[in-house]
Order: sequence, then C-alpha cells, then structure tokens
Amino acid sequence: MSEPTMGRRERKKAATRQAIADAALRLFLERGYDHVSIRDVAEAADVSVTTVFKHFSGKEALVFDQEESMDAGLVAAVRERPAGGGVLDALKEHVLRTWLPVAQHPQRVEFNRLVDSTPALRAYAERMWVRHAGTLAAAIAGEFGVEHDNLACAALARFVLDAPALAQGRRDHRSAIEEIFEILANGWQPPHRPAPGT
Amino acid sequence: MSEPTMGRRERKKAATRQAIADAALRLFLERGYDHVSIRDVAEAADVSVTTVFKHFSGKEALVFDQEESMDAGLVAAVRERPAGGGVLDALKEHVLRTWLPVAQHPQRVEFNRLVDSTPALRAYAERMWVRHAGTLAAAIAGEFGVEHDNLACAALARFVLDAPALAQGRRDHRSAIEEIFEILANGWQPPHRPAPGT
DNA sequence: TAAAAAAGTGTAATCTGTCAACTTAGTTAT
DNA sequence: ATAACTAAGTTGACAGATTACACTTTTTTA
Repeated sequence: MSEPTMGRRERKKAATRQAIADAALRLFLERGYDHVSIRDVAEAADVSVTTVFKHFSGKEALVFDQEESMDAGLVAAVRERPAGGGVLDALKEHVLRTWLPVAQHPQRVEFNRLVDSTPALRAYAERMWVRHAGTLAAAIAGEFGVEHDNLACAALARFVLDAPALAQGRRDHRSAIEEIFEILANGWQPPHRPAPGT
Repeated sequence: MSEPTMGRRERKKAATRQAIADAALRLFLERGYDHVSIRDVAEAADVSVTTVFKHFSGKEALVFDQEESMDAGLVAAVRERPAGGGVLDALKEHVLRTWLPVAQHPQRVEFNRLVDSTPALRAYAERMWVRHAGTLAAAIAGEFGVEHDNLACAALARFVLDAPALAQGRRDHRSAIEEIFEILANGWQPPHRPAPGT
C-alpha cells in the first residue's frame, strides 16, 4: 500500500517528518528534554524552525511521533469484538495487545525514563490517552443503542483509558491491567493485608 | 485568626494577590482567556509582570485562585469517615459536599463557560483533581494497612478523582456522581436502551 | 508547458516564563 | 528610635515556544 499510493511529494514529506522526529528523540535522550530547543532540533534535522511546526503541533508532540490515532483501534476493538463477548473483555484484550508491547519493549526503557522524568511529557502522555475518551465513549454507546454521551459509557471509556497510566511503573504490567479491569467488571473491593514479612 | 496573625506586610501581600486574581478573572471574562496576556493582567492590577509570577505559578493558575489544597480534605474524608462506613461512600459524600456547591453556584455559570471553552483551562482543571491521586491513594492504602502504592487503591483514587470531570456538563450533577460511584462499587453494567421517543 | 498546490524558508513579532540587580517598606533587635 | 534585616516589588533583559507573513522551490496536474 506504500508504493503506488504515495507520490514523490508525500514520500519526501514523510521522510522530512521522520528526520525531525529522529533528530528530536536523539537530542532529547542525549541532553534531556528541557535542554534541547526547537531550534536545536531543526538544525539537527537540517530544516527550518517553521518546518518543524508544520509537522508537529508542539514540542511535546515531537516525542510521541508514533502513537497517534488509536481512535480507530479502540473503536474497532469495541465494534468487532468476538461474538457474544463483553465490551469490557474486548477492551482489556485491546489494551493488552496494543499497550503492553510498547510499554515493555526493552529498547524503550530509556524512552520511558525520559518521559517519566519530564513533567511536561508525563502530562502530555496522560492526556494522550484520555483525549480519546470521547471517541471511545461514543463507540460504546453506539453498541448499546443509547445516547452518544451516555454517562455510564463515558465513565467506562475514561476508566479504561486510565489503565495504562495506572499500570505504568508496576512490576507486572499484564496482571496490573487485569486487576484494573477486574475492578471495572465487578466493583472495587477493599484490598487484603499482604502476608507479613515481605 | 486573621487580625493578630497577619502583619501589615502579609495583609498587603494578600491584597496584591487578590487584586491580580480579580483583574485576571475580570479581563478573562471580558475578552476571553486567549486574548488577555499576562502583561494585560499586570497592568490592570497595577503591578509588574514578574510580580504576577511571584504570586501565581502560571497563567492557568490565575483562574483557579481558590481551589488549592484539597489534599487534606480528601485524606480526612477517608480517615474520619463514619464508623462502619465504607471508603467508597465516604468519598462519594465528600465529592458531593465539596464539588457540587462549587459546580452549581449560579454565580459561576460564566466562570464555568470560560473554563469549558478554553482547552488550556479544561486540561488544567482536570489535572487539578487527578494531581491529588497519589495522596488519596496513599490514604486509602493506609486505611487497609497495605503498601502505600497498592494498585487497587491507586486505581480507586484515580477513578474517584475522575468523577468531577465526568459529571461536568451533565444536567443533574448529583445523580451523575451517584451513578459513577455505583459503577465503582458494583462494577460496570451495559446500559439499557432509553425509552423511544425522547 | 503553465498554472495550481504543497513543502519549505527566513524574518519578525508576540507571549510565557526566568533571572539578576536594585528599591522600598515592614519587622525586629538593640 | 534607629540600624540592620528581610520580604515584596520593580525594572530590564533575556530565552524559548509559537504564529503570521511573504517569499522560493518542487511536485503534480490540467
């Protein structure tokens, strides 16, 4: 799907965008986010500052080059879920499939450290998920034939999209996600005391 | 507690802060958040730009002058809850008591419209609540004698603090909050179709 | 091939936020 | 009361992010 659909123009555009994103990530990892200016990035990618802003909406967006439209994925997960399966299970599987690999990729350890240690990026990353809450809520509501802004659906969407942020930084991402979805499915129960001596 | 504790100095400082906040809110409501610069605010309050930043951490903070440390209130709600009562109920009551009056105050209609129509302020308001998730999570965990970062407690804290954002913009704030806590207590259930013809 | 469309450039401007050195006024100890 | 101290505020300069604008180059297309 790449060769005939993209003319020279779009190919060059994509290349420029990629060059900017690569240069940005490299510099950020080298010097830290706050010690790299947009000008630095532009020069490293050999483009002008204005070009950077034509490709990215702001400095934070330079870091999250890839994870863009997961709207489609979320909606598909809900709509094309296995017959007879619940929406909750479908969303759990989707989160496990799409988020786990990214979060656990060993080449991303330094990337995650960069994000974690930069307040602006932490905030951006959190909002990145929650920003899709509206779309997901509408998709869920559509499945049940209720108003697109049905409160229960909006709440579920929001809670589900909180899951990655909550699981972030836990030892076992997978079981963390499962525990969160367990709460959403059956309600919150007071935790029991851990075995003494741990 | 106000007269003897505050000398002239602190009184003047508080007055300056209030003058800045008042000028800011007035201008924001008049012209819209994005069409007012910090310089405008400073001039309207007859102080220098740097003074504004000495009192407020940033432009958004000018709008949320009042609602600052609710950490203490959240922790108290959990710790001093009625004997035998569940944490969930205590938190629900606390949200209803502290958030409802503010959100419904009729004098705040234009204020809410300002926040709602300004993306930067929307984001700030949302984070304002979620920012206390760590404190609340630790308080809940403390009540049950588990590790301070217990996942179930962190998840509950987060979900509870999502409630105001979710209830915002609904017709009936109170029942919205109650519906959200119902989900947290008993799990999410698919919504039923609304009566046709509404 | 010429016009339209898109990508990119350079400049200048605005705005947020920070910094350092200075002034002023309130507080405190003598 | 007065000198020394301290916190609040001022001023001016500055860096970085972001936008607007007018211009050039390249690709596409009629």
